[in-house]
Amino acid sequence: MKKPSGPPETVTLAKIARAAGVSSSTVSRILNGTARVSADKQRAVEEAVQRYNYRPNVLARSLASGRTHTVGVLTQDISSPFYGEWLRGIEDELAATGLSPLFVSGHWNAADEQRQLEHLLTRCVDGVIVLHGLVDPDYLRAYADRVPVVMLGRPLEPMPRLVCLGVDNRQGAYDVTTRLIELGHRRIAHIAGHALQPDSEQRMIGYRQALEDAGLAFDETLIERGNFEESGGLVAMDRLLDSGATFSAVFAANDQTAYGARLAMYRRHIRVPDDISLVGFDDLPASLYSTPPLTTVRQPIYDIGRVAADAMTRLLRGETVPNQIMPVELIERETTAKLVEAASL
Amino acid sequence: MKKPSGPPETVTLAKIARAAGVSSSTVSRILNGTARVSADKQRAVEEAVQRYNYRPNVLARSLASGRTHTVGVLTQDISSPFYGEWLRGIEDELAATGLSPLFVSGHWNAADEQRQLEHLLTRCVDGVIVLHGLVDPDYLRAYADRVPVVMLGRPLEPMPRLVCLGVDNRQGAYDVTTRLIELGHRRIAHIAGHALQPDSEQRMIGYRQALEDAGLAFDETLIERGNFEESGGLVAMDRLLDSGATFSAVFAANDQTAYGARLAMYRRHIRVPDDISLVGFDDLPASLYSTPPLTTVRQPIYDIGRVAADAMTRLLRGETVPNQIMPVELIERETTAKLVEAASL
DNA sequence: TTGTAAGCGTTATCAT
DNA sequence: ATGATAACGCTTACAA
Repeated sequence: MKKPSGPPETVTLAKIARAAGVSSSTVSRILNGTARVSADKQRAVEEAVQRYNYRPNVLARSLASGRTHTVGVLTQDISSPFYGEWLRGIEDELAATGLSPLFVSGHWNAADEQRQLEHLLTRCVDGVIVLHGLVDPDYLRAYADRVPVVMLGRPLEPMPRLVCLGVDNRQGAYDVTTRLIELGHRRIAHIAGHALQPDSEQRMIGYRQALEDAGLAFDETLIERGNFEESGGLVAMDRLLDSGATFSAVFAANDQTAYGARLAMYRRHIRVPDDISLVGFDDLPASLYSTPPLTTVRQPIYDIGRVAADAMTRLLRGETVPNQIMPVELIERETTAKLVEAASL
Repeated sequence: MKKPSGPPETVTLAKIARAAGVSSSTVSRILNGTARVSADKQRAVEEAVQRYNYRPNVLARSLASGRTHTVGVLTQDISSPFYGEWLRGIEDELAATGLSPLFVSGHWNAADEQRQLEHLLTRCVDGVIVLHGLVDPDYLRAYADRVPVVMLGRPLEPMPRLVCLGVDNRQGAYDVTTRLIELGHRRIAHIAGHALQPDSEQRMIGYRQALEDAGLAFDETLIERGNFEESGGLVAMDRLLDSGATFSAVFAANDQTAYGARLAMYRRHIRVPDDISLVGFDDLPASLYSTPPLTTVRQPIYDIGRVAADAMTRLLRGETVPNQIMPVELIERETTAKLVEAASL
């Protein structure tokens, strides 16, 4: 491995060309494989590149070629365990294609998101992958007119260079709720996510559908709203418990919400799953290590990231990419148990 | 002939200049506040900028000025809860200074790290913040010769434009171990992190020092090595439990390791803290919601990120920035309890 | 195959 | 104060 040379003098294409006794276009061609070049010149150039430890200036390259080989990625929270998985998938797949990600955060704030999207444009990214968010759909459509967009977790009206990827939230919620019913639970509480958030809404719909199909009544008093984070799960669970409502199972809108709910129960010495069953949604890596390990609906977060990055590379190649809904899978671990009548609250 | 839905024509400085009836230098001056310009021209330019929705091209700007206002950030894992906090701190502080982060991952792999570091150079970043890592110190020193570097969590020999930030790992480990001893524990196991990792080594030293100061013998059989992740904690704890060694408390080298150890105990119906006390290190956000909430050593991860970004902006202003060791704080939550003789294994 | 030269969109150095 | 004009480092017709 070579080390960066001490002197800060910049080595340019021209310098390499001079050193190798060829023109700069020839060097450029060799570096980019743009055209065939005679073997001796090729060797001479490679030798000079080595000797001077030459590194092409990406800025200049991009300015001249009009392409940056960079894909903007608008996440919401750079430290979130959920978005982190998406980012990792995107990063890995992009790396395999020779593209570089440029990560920015929108903080679940439409204005921030829009500002970041503009920023990405000024950075001349070749395309943008958007993870959730609240930014105006019309703005996004106009945006997709300037640069290809892959949208994760948010269904948008189809457009030529705008592809949407997601999972079947409704089905996942339906499956896990149905499973709870199979275990004998009749009164199942639900801690929802943000109102207006599509994932949250779809999961609620799946939950209600499962109840209905089982001939169970939907009970408004069994619904609380969280914020997709632990804090919201904790508070919502407390409210549920304080309300005096009767239930033997809880469906949390996502795993983080479930963690919070779990703590609320721990505080009151309510055993999981002996007293109350608990399920989440997402299957975050941490859910494997929660106490007890969480029963949840697995969505292939990392893989979706990879698919998103792959969709982007296709878009950049000019291909047409269809929208895609990926399947989810019920993962039964240890927070669910058969209802024991006596244990019901 | 113009395509109705073709790519939007690019608005350039020159176009704005023409529209405003001034030279492009004047526009540039107004945009950058580089010099004073008459009010009427100022207004004319601003109007044109508005009308054409002009956005300066960062690439061209950087190429011409030699500065990108971009700071490379080499993390290890984009989805790690620990690094995530660092990144968030860096992102927030950088945003406040008008700098943009460029995140890349090294995956705890010296070769990857070096490749990414080279990549950052190629992207002409103004400076680089490195989070941990295994890359050769000599390489880093040479690197810091080309561009200012802020290193997090890894002590390096001082250099003019290389500043190292960290926490007092030894002290934190000492404090938490001492607290365990105060609670009556005499046989305290330790699940270490990676060998050769400075954090891991320092924490081990603090642990040993605490034992020694309390007149307790260091017992090799009470030491296992994890990998700073849940998986390693689980395996290490299993080995500890299988070894037949006697102990009533466990000091895990970091919180993630503690989560894994926690699961190992849950599987064997060992109660925490009733049967065995457990402590971690870091105080990840998730530790507040683990079951039970984890006693740990808090290091201000997010704040360190901010300090790192601040150090970088100072470096970029040409200031001299001293190395800094930040204090840690013992956070007693619910995984620690007084030793009850009968409960000792 | 190879070289020449005209950009790419800004900033910066000169004069004026 | 303002405007030419030369960089910045590279790609890419267009020639040869």
